[in-house]
Amino acid sequence: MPVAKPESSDPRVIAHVDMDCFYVQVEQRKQPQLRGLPTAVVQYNEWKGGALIAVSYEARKFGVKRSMRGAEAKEVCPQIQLVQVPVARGKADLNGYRNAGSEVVSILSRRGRCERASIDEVYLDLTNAAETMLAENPPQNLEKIDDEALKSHILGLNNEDGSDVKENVREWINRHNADHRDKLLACGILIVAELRMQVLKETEFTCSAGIAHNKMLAKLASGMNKPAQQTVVPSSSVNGLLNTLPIRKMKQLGGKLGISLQTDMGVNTVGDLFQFPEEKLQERYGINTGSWLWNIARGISGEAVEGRLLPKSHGSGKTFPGPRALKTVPSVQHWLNQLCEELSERLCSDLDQNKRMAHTLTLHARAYKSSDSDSQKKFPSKSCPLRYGTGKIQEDAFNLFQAGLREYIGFYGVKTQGSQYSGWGITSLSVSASKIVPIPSGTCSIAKYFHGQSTPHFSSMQSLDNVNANAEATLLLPPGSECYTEVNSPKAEVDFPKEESWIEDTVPDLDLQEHKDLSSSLSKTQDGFTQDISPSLLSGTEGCLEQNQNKQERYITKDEGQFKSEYKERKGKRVKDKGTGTPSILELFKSYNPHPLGSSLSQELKKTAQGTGARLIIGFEPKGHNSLAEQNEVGKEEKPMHGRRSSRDEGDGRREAWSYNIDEIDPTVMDELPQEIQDEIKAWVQPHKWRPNNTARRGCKISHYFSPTKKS
DNA sequence: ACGGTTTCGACC
DNA sequence: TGGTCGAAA
Repeated sequence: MPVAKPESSDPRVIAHVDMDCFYVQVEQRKQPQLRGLPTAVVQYNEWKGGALIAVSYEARKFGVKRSMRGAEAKEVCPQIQLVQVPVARGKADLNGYRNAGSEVVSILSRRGRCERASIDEVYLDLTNAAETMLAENPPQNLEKIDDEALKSHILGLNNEDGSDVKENVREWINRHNADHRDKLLACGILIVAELRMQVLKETEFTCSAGIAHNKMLAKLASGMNKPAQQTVVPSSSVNGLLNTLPIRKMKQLGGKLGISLQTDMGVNTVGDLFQFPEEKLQERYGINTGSWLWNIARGISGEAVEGRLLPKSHGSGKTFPGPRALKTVPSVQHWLNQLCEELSERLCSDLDQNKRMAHTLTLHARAYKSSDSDSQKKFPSKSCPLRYGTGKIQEDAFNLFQAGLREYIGFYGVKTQGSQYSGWGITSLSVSASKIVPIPSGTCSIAKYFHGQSTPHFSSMQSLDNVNANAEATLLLPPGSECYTEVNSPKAEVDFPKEESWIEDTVPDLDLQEHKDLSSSLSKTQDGFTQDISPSLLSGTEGCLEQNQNKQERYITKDEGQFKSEYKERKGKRVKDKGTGTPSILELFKSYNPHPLGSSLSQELKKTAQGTGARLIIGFEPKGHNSLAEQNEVGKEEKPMHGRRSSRDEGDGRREAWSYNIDEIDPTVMDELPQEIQDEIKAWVQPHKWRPNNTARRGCKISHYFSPTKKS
């Protein structure tokens, strides 16, 4: 709910910039022959020509509207050009638009604090720039004002018929007797006009903008004159603007609150709202919302422009409307894999480009249950710590789904056999990654990995001082871990029918694949346990783009003793690059591997990590890793696995992890650590200087919780 | 069958 | 305080 924020008395200059039919513009830039033609971007062409998600202004003249179907658009505008949203992995791929949005943001952020409000909208706080301009080069002295600025719409500026509009604007901007607020806005006009011209020049995109003293008014204004125009809201025109404005047009009042205002309070315009005493509004809507309403009725909004150029989360989702609902676990897993693949890719880009890592994975779904009293029950969202690596994300997301499904279907519907109707359907699925924090680069950086930015499961890793220098590298497994192999893995409590129609059409050789995966997983599993996993771990041959580890190979755990002895066998083996890729500590970070669904590991960590040194703790998947390239070569992609793996292990999050002496880390990997971390490590190993293959580093171990990954 | 995202406040 | 949910854009 909206919360009242007192607006400081110091006037701000806020702009809201809104790209004009952005997706259309992106497509028109790709295909310039579409420029000037009635065009719409459409997604999913199969049903009635797909849904329009962006409509060019040329097409709007024909009455084409967003959320028409492509077919309807053709009816009212037969010559309309329908461009499909790119599709990847069977779903809409918005990356092109995201990236185009980034181009714009990078330009718009030049003159002041910039908040990326959506894929095609930003807020700018231009107060400082405006104040500076006012002090150094006030518009009053300008004899030449850019035409783009002169085309501004200034609310309340009465353009008597016959008067030269641009000349009026020039006068308004140049006014000597204007108050400070208007002078600031005049500077805002010039700055925004220039920014918009830069956007056009550098990206070929047009945008519209609103310029006002707060975000609310700026947003309101940006939509008033489109496309490719800007609108200014001087303080003196606020009341006139708001008085007759339908209440639902206000940001935050487009939904239930706005409806309630209308139906419960008889408020249809902001002017109506203005009449209400603050107390009355608070009575009805609570202190905060009441005050907020009272304020916005007066054009008062203290919301700050957050300096945020990057999204706070990433998500990938898809709907499966009506008859396309997913009715089997394997089909859900198939789509989950697609979504996770996209998510993982975006997380990797974010890591590469922005040096940030997400720490929480969340699964959302919508479902219906046909025959049940509480068929309106919502499918529960579930989240867990996010581990980097496509395969891991897929695995964890699937576990989250299964956990959610069991909760959703409840005690009944436990078991269905064969291809009979399972009684439920998934109508939308999405995975998202949140809690994105920068990977630290300051001093004490490693400690920060544990304390500052890591998710709570790290909280038990109090400090590196507690790590036992003398302890054998210790396998960190919860005591109760069992050894699951594919053949003896416990059946899920909910046994789902074998997939019928849909999945077999889509994934023809699923069964074959399944058996293949099974056999290979067994041998790989063996490999994973008996061969040096560390080389592949540390060699950097795996990366976050790599993925699709077979599901069967996950959650295969061994008991602690087994692990320890196997580790000892391996101990002393040189950690070595396999030669298939460049060692990269960054790749390790990318696969940073927090505990997935529980905290037993971190507790274990606490127990075993006592002493002075640090150690590198590596969670891994005991299996071979096929690089993406390899997989592509084989022409194989991940296949759903028919829900045959254990679901028992969900939730307790057992997982393999290794603690390494620093000696066992491929020293070349060190080179790629951030300098600060290198320095830290060097400090630890004092008095010995860091050198490759240094063996005299007793008691000095890096501590972190990595996982194996592959490098693309 | 208004799609895919993203953010934010409420609530527990 | 964090997870989950719903509203809103």
